[in-house]
Amino acid sequence: MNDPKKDNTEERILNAAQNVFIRKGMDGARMQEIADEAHINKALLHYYFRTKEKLFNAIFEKVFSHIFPNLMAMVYSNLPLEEKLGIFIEKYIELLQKNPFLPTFILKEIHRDPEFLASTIRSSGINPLEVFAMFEKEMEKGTIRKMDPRDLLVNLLALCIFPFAGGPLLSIVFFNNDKKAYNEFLAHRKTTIKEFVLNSILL
Amino acid sequence: MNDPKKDNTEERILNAAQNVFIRKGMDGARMQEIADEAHINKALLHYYFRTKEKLFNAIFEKVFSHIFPNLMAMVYSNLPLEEKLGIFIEKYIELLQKNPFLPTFILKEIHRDPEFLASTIRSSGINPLEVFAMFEKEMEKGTIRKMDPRDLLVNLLALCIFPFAGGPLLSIVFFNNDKKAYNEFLAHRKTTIKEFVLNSILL
DNA sequence: CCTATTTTTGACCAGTTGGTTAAATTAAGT
DNA sequence: ACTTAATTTAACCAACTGGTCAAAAATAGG
Repeated sequence: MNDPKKDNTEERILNAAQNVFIRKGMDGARMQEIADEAHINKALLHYYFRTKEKLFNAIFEKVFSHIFPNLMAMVYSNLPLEEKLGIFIEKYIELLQKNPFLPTFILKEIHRDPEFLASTIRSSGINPLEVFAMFEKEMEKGTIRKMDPRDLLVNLLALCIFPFAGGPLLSIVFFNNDKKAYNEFLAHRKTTIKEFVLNSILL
Repeated sequence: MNDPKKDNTEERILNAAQNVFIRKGMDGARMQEIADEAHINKALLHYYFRTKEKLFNAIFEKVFSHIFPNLMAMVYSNLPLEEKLGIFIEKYIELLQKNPFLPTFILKEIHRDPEFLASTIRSSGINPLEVFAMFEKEMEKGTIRKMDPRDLLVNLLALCIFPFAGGPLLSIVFFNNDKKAYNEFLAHRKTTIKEFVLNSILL
């Protein structure tokens, strides 16, 4: 029933495909390159995932599940908002520092197939309405000032994600392409984003 | 989609190339498609711009010059910071609403050729140091609280740009793919971003 | 009008790419 | 051991892609 060899090969393929697709994008990726990186024959790739598009979609769904991590954990925890936000930002920056190409990959492929994107979102289990409800509750409690909760969520995500998506550019402009210095800057944003947001919304 | 005013071939090519490259990216774009959209023979494309890469680079430099507009105008104006920021945000959002694919295009291709990117930046005339100096002056005057000016600039850009880069995604998640509603949300951010930032930094 | 230069074209090419196929190898069940 | 099904491979292919070339139109200059 459970074939360990099959699992192993399939896993190797998925891993190789993820690496190549994230580096090159759908259009730039080559099936041969993925096969090479998985140390298998190219025909075997088509045996497991019939077409490039099917393989790409599998990878996209897998990768996509990581782009809004801990969002729901943030909602359901019992901590005060201040700490909720702090933990979310910290964890998110850490995740992105481990996967710096994640934002660019998603943004790059977001336009390709809107229908598939919509269905991926639907089955991803993210529910922004609960996040909004949580924010609105805090506004009524008077913890934070009143504003459109969608703005607040977008701002939060923007502040975390954008510096990674624009990494190569900002790294050159701000740090003369000194990647290490830029990485430290990003790490330090765990603190500064939190301050920036809380200073803006806390009453 | 196409302005009817191009009498000269080179302009028609540049326009067609810009449309196709922005839609499809470097890897996804096809020289034949660009030729078709410019209503010329494919060989003529190679007559004007010898290779795809040269053509792409020409387009990239052209498009790139629009991504940090009015940044210097903001620095050199004599208005109080509050109004400077307000005008910058307003103009920037307006620009991006007219060119919603600009952020994605830049972010998409930012990783391709770091050396070329660096030289493009160098010759683009943007000088963040002057922006930083301006912010630091305000901090010393006591207008705004003290913080890393790089954080402030990144935050400003993130809040403006990210909602466009992530447009298709956010439009689905927040507005059930109602583009019109999402566009109104973006327009309204001209106000909310300003509030969000000023609430955070003003003393 | 003639000539020289520039612009435009259709046909073509070599290399690449996603995908197929039939045969070989391995694993599984009896 | 034998049969059957799953896995893997090498060789191939048709379509596509960036790029070339020689020749034909335009255009300019005298």
